[in-house]
Amino acid sequence: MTNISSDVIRGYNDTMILYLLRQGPSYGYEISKKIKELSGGKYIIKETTLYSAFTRMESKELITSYSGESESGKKRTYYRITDQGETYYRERVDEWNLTKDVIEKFIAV
Amino acid sequence: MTNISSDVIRGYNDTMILYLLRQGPSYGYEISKKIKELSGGKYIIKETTLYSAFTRMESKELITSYSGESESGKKRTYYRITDQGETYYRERVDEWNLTKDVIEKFIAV
DNA sequence: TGACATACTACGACAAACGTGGTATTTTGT
DNA sequence: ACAAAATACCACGTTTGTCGTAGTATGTCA
Repeated sequence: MTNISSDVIRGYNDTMILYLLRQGPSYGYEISKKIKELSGGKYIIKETTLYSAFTRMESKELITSYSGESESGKKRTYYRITDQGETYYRERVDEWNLTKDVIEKFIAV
Repeated sequence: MTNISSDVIRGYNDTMILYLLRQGPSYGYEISKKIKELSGGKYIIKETTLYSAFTRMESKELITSYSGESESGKKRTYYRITDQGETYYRERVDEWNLTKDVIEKFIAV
């Protein structure tokens, strides 16, 4: 089976994470599980990719972080989307629609 | 207007070039014009990106090159797709269909 | 004559994603 | 009771595609 290479989905990791954070604050491990589930197991984000995306997006103020705890008391870092992140997400959605149309012109029938 | 960023189309430059080479041998300048035309001006590949893609694909044996001349006698390097390039192109098409489905799950309605 | 199109190349920089390896706690299976 | 797996995260250095800048050289047209 053909797999999804990182070069192809590159540029959409941030969008996928923001999509999930729009549903409420979350943390690394949960996000990675959700990406796997929602993609039907077709895409599994690498941990390093995920955490470096968090750092990058926080420095761009697309998300903010705060410390929390799981039910059992384990520490977690939660992330929440900002207004700027919302705006950025919508721009990526618009861009996706453009990009999709362009790429499809180069996909043979 | 939202523009297409390179990070988003990244990973599809090779596919676009191969799509055009499937229609017959071509060269840098022509390929870049055709990408611009086919995309309706929405995507303009940078020269350096294009020529480095040629080098990369030739080393991977997805394409081969030969010297030719324009009507006016100017030298040109033509590129032709190989059988391996054909196979690679079809794999990218399959991958695109998968990727498209995955990304759309993260695009809010 | 000088701008513009054609046709390409060299060189270094950058940023996203990756590979590897590590820490530490909690839950589950036998 | 003990091991294995799952949870939760981080540091560090590398790779790769794309890009910015700059340069060479010829042809065309006003």
